Amino acid sequence: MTDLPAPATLPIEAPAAALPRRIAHLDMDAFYASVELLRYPQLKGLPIVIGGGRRRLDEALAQDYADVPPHEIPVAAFPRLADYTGRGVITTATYAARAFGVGSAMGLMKAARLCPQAILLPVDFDAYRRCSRQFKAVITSIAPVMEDRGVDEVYIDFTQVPGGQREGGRVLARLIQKSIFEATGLTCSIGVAPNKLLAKMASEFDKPNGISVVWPDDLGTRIWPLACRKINGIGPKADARLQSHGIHTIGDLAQRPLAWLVQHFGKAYGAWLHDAAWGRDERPVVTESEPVSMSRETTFERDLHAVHDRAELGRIFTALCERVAEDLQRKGYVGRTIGIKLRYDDFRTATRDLTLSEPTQDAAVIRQAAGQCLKRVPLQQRLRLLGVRVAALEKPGAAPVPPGRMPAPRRSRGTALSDPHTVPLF
DNA sequence: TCTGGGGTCCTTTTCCTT
DNA sequence: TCTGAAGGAAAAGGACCC
Repeated sequence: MTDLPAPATLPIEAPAAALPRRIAHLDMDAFYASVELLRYPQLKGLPIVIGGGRRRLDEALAQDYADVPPHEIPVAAFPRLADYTGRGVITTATYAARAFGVGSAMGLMKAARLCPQAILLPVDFDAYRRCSRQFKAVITSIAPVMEDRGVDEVYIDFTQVPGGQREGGRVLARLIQKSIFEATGLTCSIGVAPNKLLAKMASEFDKPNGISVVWPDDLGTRIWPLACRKINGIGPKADARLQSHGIHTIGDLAQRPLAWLVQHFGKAYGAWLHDAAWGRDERPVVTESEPVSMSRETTFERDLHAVHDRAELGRIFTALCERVAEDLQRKGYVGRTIGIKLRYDDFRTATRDLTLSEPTQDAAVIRQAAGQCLKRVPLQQRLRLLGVRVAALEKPGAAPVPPGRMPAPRRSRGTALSDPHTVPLF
């Protein structure tokens, strides 16, 4: 507290006008594919699949055409899905590819049978991140209260932005859309509504390159007819449970009494479902947040066995620890909880973690703790994935999380080497 | 022929302390 | 020393999202 003299008079200032909340959700249209098409416009209209595992079919392309501008590389030179062998899934596919039944999350081998002629491009996250930074900079230069929701979408609080109330936000949305297109050549869809929940749904109403404005009065006509699955937060599991009770649309959901929802879905989730169905959502647009955890994981080219492939697994495990440590160091964090994740050949997953007395960003310390975790998990079955995670992050200089009590050094549960199901490893 | 990688948040279970 | 309850923290798993 500084000792400023009390002002002689209160500053004359109109009370903040009680403007209606206008929240926008902006979603870039087919982001990855659109970024690739900026680079390779000659591929426009062709079936393209982005994704893949570790086999880089584009390496030959990069070598043979190193001196050719990307937009002049002949279409025939691009790798085809038919040439791909190995693991991996599709991250995204263009509409021309989807016409063949190919879609996100599909295994590449299956996709290759459906559409062998599709062009396969590797995921170029650096390029998408660069574009992402670019369009977000455009947004914050116009409307500064922006919440990052991933590489291709954001929430924006229009409420206090000059012009943000005109036509319910449509005018400002149009300005942002136009500015992003001029700066990047990319299109986006925007929904503006009284809150994040409705804005998110609204941004899907008119894709691509559309704007939708939703008012509180639109609930019954534009929201209730939609499937429950359209609510951000109702996934496949919750949807199946709702369906089993005959609840298909958001309107069906809104008709169920709060008490009934709480009884069937629990106190927190039940109450949330009720609010969501009635379009209620008070969450603010959050402009800054700290990461909670960092992790690295990898799916092997073939399933590995803890004993037979011990050396290879050991190398991968160490490399993952090193990569997480690098991430922590680069971003300036230390973490106290070290965890592992593994996925068996039957796709079951197991996780173990361990909280240290001191936070770390050191690869060797992480490796040591992760090794302890690994001893607590059954390992006679083949593995397809291994991951390493560091959580309970803090900034090294910052005061440690207020310890109500020092974390008791805990004896590991599950019991290490004495467990008959556990084989010693690494 | 299967099914990526990086996250967040929530619930339940387990363990520890009082 | 045992027993049981209560509450907190850590661990484990799962749902969901991009």
